[in-house]
Amino acid sequence: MTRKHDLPARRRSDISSVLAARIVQYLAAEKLPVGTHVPTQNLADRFAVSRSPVNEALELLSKKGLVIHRQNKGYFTSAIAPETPEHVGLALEDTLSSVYFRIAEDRLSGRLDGQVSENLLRQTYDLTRSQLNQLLGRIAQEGWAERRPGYGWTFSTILTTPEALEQTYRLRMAIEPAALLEPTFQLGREAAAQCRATEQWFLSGGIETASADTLYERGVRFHETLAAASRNPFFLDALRRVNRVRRLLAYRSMLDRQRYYSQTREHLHILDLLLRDRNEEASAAMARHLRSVVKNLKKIKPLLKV
Amino acid sequence: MTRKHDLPARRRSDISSVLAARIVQYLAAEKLPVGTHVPTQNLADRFAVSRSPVNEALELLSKKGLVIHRQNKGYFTSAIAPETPEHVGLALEDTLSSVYFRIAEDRLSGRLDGQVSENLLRQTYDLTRSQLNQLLGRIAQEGWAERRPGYGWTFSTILTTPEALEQTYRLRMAIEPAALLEPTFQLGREAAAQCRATEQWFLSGGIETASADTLYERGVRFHETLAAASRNPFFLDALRRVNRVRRLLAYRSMLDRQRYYSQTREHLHILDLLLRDRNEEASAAMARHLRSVVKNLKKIKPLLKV
DNA sequence: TGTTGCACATTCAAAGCATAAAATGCAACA
DNA sequence: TGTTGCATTTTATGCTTTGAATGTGCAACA
Repeated sequence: MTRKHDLPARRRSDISSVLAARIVQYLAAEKLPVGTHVPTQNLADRFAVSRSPVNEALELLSKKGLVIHRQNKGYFTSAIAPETPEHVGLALEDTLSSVYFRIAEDRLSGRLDGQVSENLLRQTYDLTRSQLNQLLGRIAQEGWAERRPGYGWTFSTILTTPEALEQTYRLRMAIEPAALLEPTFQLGREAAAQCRATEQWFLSGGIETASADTLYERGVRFHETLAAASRNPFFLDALRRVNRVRRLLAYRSMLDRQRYYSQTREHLHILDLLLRDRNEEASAAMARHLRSVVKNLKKIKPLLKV
Repeated sequence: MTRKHDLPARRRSDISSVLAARIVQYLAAEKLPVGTHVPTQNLADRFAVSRSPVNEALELLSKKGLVIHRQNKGYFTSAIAPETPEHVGLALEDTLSSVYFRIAEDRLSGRLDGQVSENLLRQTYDLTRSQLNQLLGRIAQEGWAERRPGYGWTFSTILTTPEALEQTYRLRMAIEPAALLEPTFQLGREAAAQCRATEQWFLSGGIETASADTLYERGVRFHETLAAASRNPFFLDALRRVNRVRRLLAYRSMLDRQRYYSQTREHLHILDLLLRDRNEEASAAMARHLRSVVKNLKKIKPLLKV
């Protein structure tokens, strides 16, 4: 009798746990007084899901004491209000993403062959068929693997080419300054303020204490917020795409934290110019900013070697 | 007894028929003398498949008299050499692509709701599960639909927004002139020659006789060839992506054929400059070219209304 | 020596059932 | 009146079997 038959059917993707993490995030951001009623439908609307998973998520949170349940009255905020979901052991990331990064690492380190069959991948990473399809679809669209005409997949050389990281910046140098000059460009006050707050938090110590992931995310968010403000979805889209691939290439370049100080100051400068509607100057500053990042990358090139 | 049980299992995607079409293309391009031996392994290598589907494809072609089979000797070119696969009833496009375009049309015309379940799509377009997954994956990556957190999918407004077409051009105006200025830019002689030949064929009558699809393809190929010559895969990738969406938006704008004459002349001008290594000027010409295309689009705006 | 032709191995898609997760309707309650 | 709590319906995925399409090794042949 094979092992598979003894196991229960694998659980399908469950949004309630991710939802719980997002609810924690939401409660932390809103800073509601203790004992505030949190209506189920309200949350359901906010996260574009139905009440069922919201209920499950709230039940999970009530077990952890983050909300309090009263029969026939619903859920209420408690005195415990963690700053981040991670503090109470909740992950915002779904399981598939972690496999995605494992595949990327295995490929970068050469543990994974240039040509693989789907069965091999399913066994290696313990995936169901649709999970694998989702993953491969994503990877294929990001351009670092493609299905062969018959069976199997080939990984492209994008990830293993040394100049790939610089090439992502060169595309960004074409896109991002142009985005700021789009006629429809309009940066919302709120988004700008939030960007500025984040940058300032980083300047005042965050750079030293934050995790590499957080540092990367913050950079991405700044640049993608500006691209989104262009109100041209194709700009944002192109940037998002290149950033996802860059993430796979960039993690080794984050060892040197000094350069983040000048980066952050440049970000703030660009924000200032945009808020005063000096988009031409902001665009030029953005071009300079990206150029200087590339220049710094070249300096630390020895670090980038595997 | 339901209908389903009476039907045989649906055939899976079969590369041999598409392969046959590509072989016809290849034979037409090579212009081999009648009676030339066409080794199976040779074709298999060229198209990165095994000998099995190549054999099937050749058998198909031999039934149509395009190649001649001799026992224990293999296949040989015959006197019949059609110019295009379409002339002998072979399609280069797979079945899924046609469904893809049907979905896009149905969405554009409003026949398809903004929110749909997968079951509905499977029934409407008669798709298997993995076919639907493939399609939705593709559509999602192109950004005009996304899966809702729970069940179902929502179509984004990209396709139905009137300014979307212009926005695709605005991204191209950022990307394409920059691509010509990449330090690694190098346009192969052969690719350039082929581009030029195509453009000249269009000038000398092709514009009037070619199908709308062919006209669109030719434009895409010209621009993507130049982007590829930048040797920066991210430029090519970004352009390809925006072009795929543009195809869905553009077909109504192809009613007016007059403007293709100036477009073609501009293409040739850009090629000339690039061949003389005057990339700066070529880049400026490309920017002008794209600007003028947008301007012409605005002129024929009434045509674009649904 | 290189290619064909064929048999056999491998790989993956299709179909259908069972079932978990999410959406929804409705009575009970505050 | 609006919300909760629960039951029911809808939706999509996991698992398995089956078989077709593709890949590959080897003897026969030119």
